[in-house]
Amino acid sequence: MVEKPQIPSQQPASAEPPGPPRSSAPTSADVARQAGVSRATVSYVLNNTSAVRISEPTRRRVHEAARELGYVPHAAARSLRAGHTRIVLMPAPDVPVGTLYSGFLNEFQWALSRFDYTAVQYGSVGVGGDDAARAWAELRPVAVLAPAGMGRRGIGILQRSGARAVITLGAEPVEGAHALIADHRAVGRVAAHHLRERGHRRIGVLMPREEGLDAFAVPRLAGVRETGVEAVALPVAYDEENAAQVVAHIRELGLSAVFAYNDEYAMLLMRALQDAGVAIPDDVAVVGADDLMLGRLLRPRLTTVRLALPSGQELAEFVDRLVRTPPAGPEIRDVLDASLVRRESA
Amino acid sequence: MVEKPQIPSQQPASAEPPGPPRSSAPTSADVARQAGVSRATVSYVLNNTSAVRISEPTRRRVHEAARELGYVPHAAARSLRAGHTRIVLMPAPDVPVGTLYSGFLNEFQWALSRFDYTAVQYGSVGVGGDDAARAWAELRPVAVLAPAGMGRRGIGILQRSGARAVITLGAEPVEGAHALIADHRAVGRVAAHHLRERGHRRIGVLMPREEGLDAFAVPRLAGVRETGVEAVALPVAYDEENAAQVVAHIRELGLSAVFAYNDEYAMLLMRALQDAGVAIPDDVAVVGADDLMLGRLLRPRLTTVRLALPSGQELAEFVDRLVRTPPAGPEIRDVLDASLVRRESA
DNA sequence: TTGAAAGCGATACCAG
DNA sequence: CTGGTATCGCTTTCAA
Repeated sequence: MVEKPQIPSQQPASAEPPGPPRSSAPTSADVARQAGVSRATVSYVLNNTSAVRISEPTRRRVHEAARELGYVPHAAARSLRAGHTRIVLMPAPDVPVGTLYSGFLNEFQWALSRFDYTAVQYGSVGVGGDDAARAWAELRPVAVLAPAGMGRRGIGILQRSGARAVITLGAEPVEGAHALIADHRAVGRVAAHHLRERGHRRIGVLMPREEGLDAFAVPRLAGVRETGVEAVALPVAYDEENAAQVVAHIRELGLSAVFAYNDEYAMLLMRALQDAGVAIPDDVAVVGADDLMLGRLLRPRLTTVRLALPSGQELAEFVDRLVRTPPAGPEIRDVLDASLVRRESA
Repeated sequence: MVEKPQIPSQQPASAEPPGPPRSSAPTSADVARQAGVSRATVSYVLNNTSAVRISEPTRRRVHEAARELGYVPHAAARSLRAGHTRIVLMPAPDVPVGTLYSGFLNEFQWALSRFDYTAVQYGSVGVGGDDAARAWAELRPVAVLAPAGMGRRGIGILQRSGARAVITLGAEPVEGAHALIADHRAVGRVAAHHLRERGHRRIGVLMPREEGLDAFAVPRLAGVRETGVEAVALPVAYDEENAAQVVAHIRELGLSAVFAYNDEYAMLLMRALQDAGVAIPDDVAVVGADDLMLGRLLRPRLTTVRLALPSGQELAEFVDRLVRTPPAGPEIRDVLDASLVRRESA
């Protein structure tokens, strides 16, 4: 690289006029200069440090200068110095997600911000397992909601990187981490229990072929089986043609009831059943899940399983407690509440 | 600092035995010590610095040590030194979002990671305007997808904080920033244009009362009006009772067609119309939007407006170009493509 | 080929 | 009450 001959003595006297225009953001040093104080003082004033008393006029000058320059503290520098961040990392959902979960996420983020945490959703797409864990660990989050797929190794990486709370989110706990259990077997159990009471002993269970839905569909099927009813898995794609085939299959097998995975698949199935002249619920009973509005609009009205998550506020408190006073052992919490909404279709 | 008398030869043979247990994460210095090299060498090896050649045995020792210690670089330190980050910040959606947008987000994040950016969704809930902008700026993102609500001031803050590309996402451009225009008027226009062709001159437009949906509903209504058809705004809540009232209103007004905001509201409306004995499309025609699967399941099948966004890949390239070679002026891009899907309901 | 050391920006000691 | 200054972990000249 060519040495550019510098003429150092020719610096203009005024604060920041011509010359190379400010390319990057102003630092606390700039604010200090502008206010005529030291960097330390700037820090004290801007952080309201109570251990030290700064005179009112000085405070004003500092605030003034900060405002004028448009000073914004540098998060990286701050957390480097502090030795920790207030970042709570969570996976951005990688499958289309219902209003239940996305509503919950928003509420949770908002609640975290009340506790002065910075909620960051990190894309989990495209990197798997330990690599993802390492990428996440680089941000040195104080807490992590780890996706289901992250194994013990990944958990360990996160913990060793300084995360005070690593919380897995999935069907079952991972050793060494706290766990929020969303046990979808409960969904199948509730649906099947109802059908069983109504006299059905052998039922079909829709299994969406859609990518990423197995994670929920398989446990729901298992839940159905736990109740003792005989369950026939019926793979189905979300289109009418395939639904018609499934209906044919249902008739061949002589099934008297179907648990449809969720309300949308229930709607698909009901349409196909009705188009085939099958009466609901008399010939075939149908149960959905999620309690979407559309279930109330179907005819017959859809019997469904309503799911509920804890409030974002509750979970934010949970995270905060884990961070502030880490318990001796892992804490396990069941979070998915399933209850039957009985209408007309079953 | 007190000089600690080191007895270099007495290092225990095993990796990391007694002494004060590692409380926090290992640093590159730890790796260097373990490998018996300098921190600089560690950096060279781990970053594959091409400007400098390191012997193969040394490389191996460094990698080994890093693996053993579970070393993960500290993102904050790295970007502090580098003077910039690779963070692309975008707002986490604050309203329940359809599969269209959430699918797009995932694709986009994945595509960004192919370009070696770190996509971070930042919760936008609970902080407004300039405060949000400041909070975002603390992370020193290299690019920002700014939510619609962020004004010129916020944009400026972000830019001065060093963001190389600030891209607004909304109905109209904000001065000084690049813009991705999602002009929802086009949706209303497409729907109304079709209805107009079919002879309707005066139509109802459903306006969801749901929080946060105005942002889309209002422009869609405006789009309808642009086509010259007379539009009557019909506020509606998402429940059957209210829908029935809206139907009564529709009959009083003698409207022959309704643009239902989206497919879900269209379904609600159709149910209410049919319950009231109104024939679709003969008495009242209905057009939805979003082209959800459920539209195909309704009877009559729902005529709707399909929306399309550019691919995540495309947009990631756009962002990358803006970051690498910032153009002289702002770039404006229309991203929302609306087209009619003609079925039976209108 | 490797090491020593400067510095990125903010904070918290300890003197003055 | 305010100002120097060491420090966090990492990269990158510059010297050896």
